[in-house]
Amino acid sequence: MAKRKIPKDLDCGMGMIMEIIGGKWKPCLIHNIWKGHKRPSELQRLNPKATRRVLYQQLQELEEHGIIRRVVYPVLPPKVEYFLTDLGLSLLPVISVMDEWGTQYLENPGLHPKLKIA
Amino acid sequence: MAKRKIPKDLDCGMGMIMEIIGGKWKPCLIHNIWKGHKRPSELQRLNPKATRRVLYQQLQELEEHGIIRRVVYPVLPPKVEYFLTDLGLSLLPVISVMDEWGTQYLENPGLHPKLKIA
DNA sequence: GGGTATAGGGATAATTTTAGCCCTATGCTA
DNA sequence: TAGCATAGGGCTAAAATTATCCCTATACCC
Repeated sequence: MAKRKIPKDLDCGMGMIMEIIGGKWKPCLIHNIWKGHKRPSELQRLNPKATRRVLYQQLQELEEHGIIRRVVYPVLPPKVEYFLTDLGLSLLPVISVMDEWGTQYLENPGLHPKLKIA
Repeated sequence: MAKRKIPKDLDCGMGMIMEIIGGKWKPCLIHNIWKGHKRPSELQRLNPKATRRVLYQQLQELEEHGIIRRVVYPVLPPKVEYFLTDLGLSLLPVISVMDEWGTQYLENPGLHPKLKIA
């Protein structure tokens, strides 16, 4: 898996956080896990447009970045749960503010008529 | 120029805002413009690792998304200034929170030893 | 046995994003 | 005249990110 790295050319804090939450599904995943959806299958059901594969990759990267912790239960069929770490919890205010902005924007498309909806 | 679109598959607000500020240099550009650096040449000097070309592209996209406004003065040599629109101004709290998180993180790398610095 | 569900890996393709190079045009200064 | 600064566009290549397809393994149910 291509290891994400901190881009040296972005020295502001923005580069740092983008590095961590910049993946297409990552903010949603953090949000989902925060809301109590811990298991991969749940997360998959919540994000049906994403492939299993992609979600697992993004979860792996979040884990490598210390945002979530993966707990494997030695049972069959396998059971895995993800939890936010302290670092991950510290991201919540950021995630919330971002999500609020975006939601408000979506509810008020008139704010910006030029934006194309795919 | 490849038109960015709102990805339909991300229905949460996160997808929306990511669409807008997700470009590599965009958050920094918004930050810079906010701080009063309005001219393209200034922005270029502030982000020496970015090509002129890329900065212009990202500025264009920010303009298309209604975040900044481009003002051309009919003088020679040409003079252009960028300003945050109301929509752009509404992004500032978001940008600030993100930047603060990232900065704190950078100042405290011990928080997460596993992260590779490129 | 054939189907479900669980969680995930490998390899590769497609897409998106970013970067690099060279082009335009004008006026100023040396 | 040559060089610098201003602000950009066109085209193409490279790099990064996402998606697709098929593979593993186990236990349960019918």
